[in-house]
Amino acid sequence: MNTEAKSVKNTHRALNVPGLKATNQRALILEIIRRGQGHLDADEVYRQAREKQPRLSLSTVYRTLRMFKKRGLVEELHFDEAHHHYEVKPSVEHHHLICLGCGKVVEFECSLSQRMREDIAKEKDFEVTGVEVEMTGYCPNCRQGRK
Amino acid sequence: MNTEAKSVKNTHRALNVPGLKATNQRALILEIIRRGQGHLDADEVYRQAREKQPRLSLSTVYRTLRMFKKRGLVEELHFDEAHHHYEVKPSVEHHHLICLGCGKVVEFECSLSQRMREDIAKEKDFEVTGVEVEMTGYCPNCRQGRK
DNA sequence: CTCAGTGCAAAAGCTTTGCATAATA
DNA sequence: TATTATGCAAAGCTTTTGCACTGAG
Repeated sequence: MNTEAKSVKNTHRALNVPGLKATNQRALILEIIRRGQGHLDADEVYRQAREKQPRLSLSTVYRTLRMFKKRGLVEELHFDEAHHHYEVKPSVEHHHLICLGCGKVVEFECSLSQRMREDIAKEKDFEVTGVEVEMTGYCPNCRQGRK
Repeated sequence: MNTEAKSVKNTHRALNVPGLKATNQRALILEIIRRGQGHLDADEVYRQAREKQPRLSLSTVYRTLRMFKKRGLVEELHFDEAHHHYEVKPSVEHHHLICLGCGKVVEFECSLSQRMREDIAKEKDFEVTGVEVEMTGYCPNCRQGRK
């Protein structure tokens, strides 16, 4: 069995939860989001998925993404656009730096965000459940082009 | 002249830029975003604006918001939703804490974000032009209700 | 066998656009 | 008067939903 098939099988197993059916569609979609290094939106997931399962429908993609999000399998990101992007839930909290020139998304970790979180929770008396930091700017390449 | 009329007149003046027409619609829309303590989306701006100018159209709201954004008069925020929210460009950089219970938006400032920005710019060799921190959680009221 | 999941098509938001009319500079 | 902006209606995109059918457990 090749690596890819193995990976899909593992994914299948990950979805094997009581009260939830592990379908090929779901395994494939989760697999694609996992591999999708960049951050995919629903339509990109759909296009990639159709290469393997040509009959898969866009509504299944949307329904599945919503379900994954609700179950905490994936995270929904809000960039400067009209639609959402998805990534598998990261084990280590990380944030995003987006190049305004080429759209590249770079991830980064930052210990300061934990301190920020504690500070604000105390200051505003909130129970803070999530922190998302998004920076925009220009990558070395695009900075070059702009000069 | 009452306070409100004065404010609208000042707003009018702010829009008086070469190559741009200072219309009543624009002055009103900017005024509403200014007053809108919470963070308004296009439809809320529209509804409030119609109270003063019943013939104003939703497309004017959208066109105006886009123009304001391009000119740097307002900032577009991306919460956990399918549409955008707007606020007048803040003089001091601040961030947002959103209650998942009632949707309330609380602003906060945080000196740590500056350090974070410098750290990441150096680490990733980016020219960073913007930082947005968004936290989600539960306010004192809603935390109560959940127990 | 049963019920959750799927595909398809249709609908529902939010946002943009074309065009004739109105208003500003 | 010469543009630029507006209103209206229509179209565009992303996302959701209804329903009959399929397939996993």
